This record gives sequence, structure tokens and C-alpha cells, in this order.
Amino acid sequence: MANIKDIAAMAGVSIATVSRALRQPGLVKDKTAAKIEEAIRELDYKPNLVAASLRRQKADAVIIAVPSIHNPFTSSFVEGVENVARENGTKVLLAITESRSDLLDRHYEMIAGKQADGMILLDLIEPSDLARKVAGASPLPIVLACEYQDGKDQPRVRVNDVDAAADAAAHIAGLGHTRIACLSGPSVQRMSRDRQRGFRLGLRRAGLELAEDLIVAGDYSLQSGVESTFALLDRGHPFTAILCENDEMALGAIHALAVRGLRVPQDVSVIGIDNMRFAAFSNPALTTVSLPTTAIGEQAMRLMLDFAIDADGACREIILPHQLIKRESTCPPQA
Amino acid sequence: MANIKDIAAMAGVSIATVSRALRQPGLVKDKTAAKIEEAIRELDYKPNLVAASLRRQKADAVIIAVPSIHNPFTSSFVEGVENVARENGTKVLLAITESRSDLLDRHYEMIAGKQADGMILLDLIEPSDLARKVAGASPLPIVLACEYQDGKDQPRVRVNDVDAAADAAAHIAGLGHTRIACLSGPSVQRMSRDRQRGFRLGLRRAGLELAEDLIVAGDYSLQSGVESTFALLDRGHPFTAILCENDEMALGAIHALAVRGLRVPQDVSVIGIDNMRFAAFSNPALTTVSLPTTAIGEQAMRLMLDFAIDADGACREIILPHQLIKRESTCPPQA
DNA sequence: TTGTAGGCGTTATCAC
DNA sequence: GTGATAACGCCTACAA
Repeated sequence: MANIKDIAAMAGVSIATVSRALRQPGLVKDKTAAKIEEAIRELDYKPNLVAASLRRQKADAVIIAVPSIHNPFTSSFVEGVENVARENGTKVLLAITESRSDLLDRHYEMIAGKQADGMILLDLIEPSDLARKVAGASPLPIVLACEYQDGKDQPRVRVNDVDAAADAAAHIAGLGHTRIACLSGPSVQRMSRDRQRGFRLGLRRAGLELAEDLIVAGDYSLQSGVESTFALLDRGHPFTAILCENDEMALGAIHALAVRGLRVPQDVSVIGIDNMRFAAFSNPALTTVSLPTTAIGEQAMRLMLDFAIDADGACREIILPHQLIKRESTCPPQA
Repeated sequence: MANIKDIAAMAGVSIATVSRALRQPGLVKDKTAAKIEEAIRELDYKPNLVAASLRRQKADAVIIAVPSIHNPFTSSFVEGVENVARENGTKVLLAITESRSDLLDRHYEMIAGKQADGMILLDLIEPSDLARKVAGASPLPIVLACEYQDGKDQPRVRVNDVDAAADAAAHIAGLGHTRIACLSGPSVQRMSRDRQRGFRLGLRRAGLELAEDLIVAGDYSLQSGVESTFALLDRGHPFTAILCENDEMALGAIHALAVRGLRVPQDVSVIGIDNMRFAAFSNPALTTVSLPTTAIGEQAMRLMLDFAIDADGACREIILPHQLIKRESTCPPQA
């Protein structure tokens, strides 16, 4: 492959001029620029980005770390990050962490190794020693999305999960349900704890309490939605509605209910959170709380860019709005 | 950040020895290695991967280009690629192309710029001039997954879409259906044409023909499955089964049928292709043809690695098996 | 087993 | 406006 030297030789100028023509076109004479352009076309020259990156100490790339890619939330989020990154000439490296810190550490090494400028983290993994060493004394080039820890002063963007869940609970309570079950997520996750708290809050405001024996812990997967619902049914405690901490479990619940011959919403109302793509097309269509997933990704990437410019000045927290979407899976309890 | 020089100074050796200790541990004396290791720990040294990459002319990274990330097929595929890449110390850069060649070209430039060693393409985009220039005379460092063009001698891994679709059609025909509708995809895609061909083939073997006025073209999305089904219903030509070129459209079809008060499978049987994650949990559970999505990704990555070692010797085509999965969305037509 | 030194292809700082 | 030239940090003959 031709390099900058070849271009310089062919155009009869120095490599410095070629470099300038490429990076600061204003600084070279039009005629010179034309000659250079000609040579570039002639030789199919493509700048070596690695060399440039080494010299400039900047990769123009960020890592986006997600626990799993099997998740409609993840995809929309990644899409948002991609959109903004693309506009800004930044490359996105996808890291799937499976919530394992050893896998995440591999990616911190890429930051340490200058292959990436920072990381957007859609997962709650305690920054390891490595992460801290990567940054040295300076603030970690990490933006947190959704998951976050109290007291950590990392830039972050999220929704108000407590309020979102409370809105869902309020909707169910408003319909007149009193015996309400709940499919919760792994309580190690901040998000899950928040949604759980929101459910209780929303119910309490309506004078209701979440019965402890109508709560089943799942892991946010479709499968766990199915299994948890079966478990719930098998306990024999009657209920007329299920609050699900996310749509996937809600879809699983609807499936399980159908398998047991129960009608949604006549026999049991089901509500989720996320408004993932499939929610509108399930049978029946799922009532849920819509989260601005793509916008979260976009904001996270913007925060990352701001952060690169001014680590201290960058805004620390952005909270995006949610919205209840009423569809077919909820109705008042039938006498 | 400490660099290799600092380590060398601290350990009292030359930088060459440090480099060797890291890359070919066998070649340095244990005692020396220990000193070096100590210094590395002491200074929190992390090798600069960009510098190494420049020097070695290798990025240990591949681009994986997908048309959209909103697709369960995509996610499983990416997961497969990731699995193998991880084992081999290769990084995966995700590119979302939206099937636009200008976006894809951005990523060819990364290959030209040595930031990536090759590309795995899950999309049919005619390699542009740029792509060819990137490679120069040597074979393109590109592995094709699923989509492919005849006559192009690019390494590729795929399933036999014709057979998969034929199996689906045979299942429906075997159930006794005769008036059979079809939701097809965009015929610019090789995959779509193959599946279409497979449907016809499967039907013909059973002595049936696909009625042209019962075919509706969609774009593989949930939404288009819904709309196409409404369109189908509105045409007024009776049918008792729908062959869908993918699961997403099949799920859309099931939703649309339910909206119109039709029962699946009693009134209309629905079958898809892909066996995406949601297929097992729809209401009713979707009968479909299971594709080894993750395995496709894994093989594609292996092909990429082989290719890096021996561009000419690398296997050119791998075809992975599929399997019909009978669930609840199909049954014999009701009198 | 270790050290010396040249280069990978850019960019940026000086001069001119 | 343009040209020399010194980094950027590492790897790898080749020599010792």
C-alpha cells in the first residue's frame, strides 16, 4: 500500500505538506493541493490510521460494553450510540461482558493500550483495580448508562426507574386490582432494585401493599418470565394482575398464562417496562412503560464526547423521560 | 503512562528484553523475567497496543458488518463471532450498515487504515471499488455470512435457505393445506430469493403451486408481517396457511390474524424460518425452521482466522444444517 | 541470553 | 506556504 511518502514523492512535495493537505486543507496552496489529490487518487492512497493514532495519542474509538446482546433494550441502545458516534467520526467497538469482570477487564486494557478512548458501560460491574489504573489520577473515561452506583461521580444517563415502575403500578391499581403479583429481576442490579421500589411506591400511594408471597425473582429473560409465572400459579394464591420488571418477562408471563388456559387481560392483567419492539405485537399487545432507549444511547455517546473535551466540565447526570403505553394486556379485574 | 522504556530502565535491562519477556517468555532468563514482571507491576505498565499494531502491521481486530442490530438473528450471530474472537485474542468491531454502501465504505477504510484485519459481512452489499482497492491484488479479507453472490470466490458460511424453506413448505403441504399464502422478503436479497424458491420447490414436490395473488412482499420486519397479513386478508382470496420467510414476519402475521379475530392454527396455520428466541414463546408458539445462528457466527470467525493464515488455502464455503421445529402454530386445515 | 538500532507511517514543531 | 525532522511506543533482525 502506498504511504504518505509515496504521495509526497509523486506530487513533488514534502510529506509534511501532504499531511497538511489532508488535515488542514486551508493551509496549502490550491495548486499544490490539486497535485496531491491527483497523486492520492492515482496511487489509491489510504492514510494509515494506526500510525496517526499512535502519533496523536487518540483512537477516535469508544468501547460500548453491554452484558448481553440478546436484548432489545441493548440493540436500541447500541443504535443510539452508533448514531452519534458516526456523526462524529468515532468508531464503536462492541464488548459483550456477560457481566463478568474478567471480560470487561480485557476492554479496559484496550483503553490502556490506546486502542479506545473511553467506554460506555450498560452494565453494573464494579470498576476493577485495572480500571482505576487505566485512568491513573485522571477521571475514568467511562460513561454509565442506566446502571449506576450511589456516590460514584461518573457521568451517566438513565431513566428514573423508580418513577417508571411506580407509573406501571399506579395504572394497575387505578384499574381496581388489589391482588397483584410481581416478577422481579436480580436484586444485585440497581435497576431492578429501583423498579421494585417503584412498584411498591406506586401501590402504596393507592393504599395497597405488594404481598411478599406474590413476588417471584427472575433474571429478566423470556424464559424466566415463563417459569416464574408457572411458579406463581402453582403457589395457589389468587391474583388478578402481574407487574413485570421488564417486557421480556411480561411476554413470558403472557405465554405461560395462555398455556395454563388463562385469558389476558380478562383473567390476569399483565404490564411490563421497556416498550421493546415486540411488545406492540404480542397477543394481546402489551401494556408497558416506554423508555427512550435509543435516546439513552445517543446521550451517553454525547456525554462521552463532552468528557473527552473537558473531563471535569462534562455534565454528570442526564435523566430521560418515560411514558406509560396502554395497550391490550390490562383491564379492570373481572368479577 | 509508563512505557516499555520505563520498564527497561527500572528492571535494568534493554527494551528488547522487556518486549521479549512479554511476547516470547521462553527466551528470557527466569531471573530477568522476574525483575521485569516486578517493574511492570510497580509501574502499572500496559503495552501500547497501537504502537504494537503499527509495528506488526496487524490489528488483531475484525469488523463485523450487519445491516441492522434490531434482529434476533443478528444478535445470535454476533455472539457466535464474539465467542471465537475472544478465544483468539481478536477484537470485534461492530458496524451497522443499514445496507448502505457509504456506511460500509467507512469500514473498508478502517481495513485500509490497518485498524482492522478483515471483515465479516452479514449483508449483501456489492463490494465497492473501495473494497477492491483496499485489498489491492490480494484476496479481500472478507468472509460472507448467509448472503453471497454466485461466482464470487469469497469464503462464506451459510445455511441452505432453499432446503430450509422447502422443509417448511413440505410441512404445511403434508398437513393437507392447499390454499397457501406467502409473506416474502425483499427479492434483492439472495436469502429471500432462495427462501422463495424453496417454498415453491417444497410445494411443487407435493403437487402444489404457490398462487401468485397470495404472495405479499415485506421487508422481514414485524411491522411488515402485520401489514402484509392485513393486505392478504383484504384481498379476499381464501387461504388456510401462511408461509413466512422469517419468524419476525410470522409473529407479525399471528398478531394481525388475532386482531382480525382469526384463530391460529385452527383458522390459519403460520410457519416461519429462523427459530428466533421469541418464536417459542409467542401465542401460539411458532412452528418454524431452526437455523444455527450462533454456529454461523462462530464458523465465520474461524474462516476469518484461517483466511488470515492462508488466504488461498482457507475453506471457501461451509453450509450448516437446519431443522424443522413443530410447535403450536400449524395444524391440518379445519373443514 | 541480551543489547543495538532501524523502522512501522503519521503528525507537529520548528525553521525558512 | 512549505520543508526537515523529531517524536509516538513497540518489535525484530542482527550482533554480541
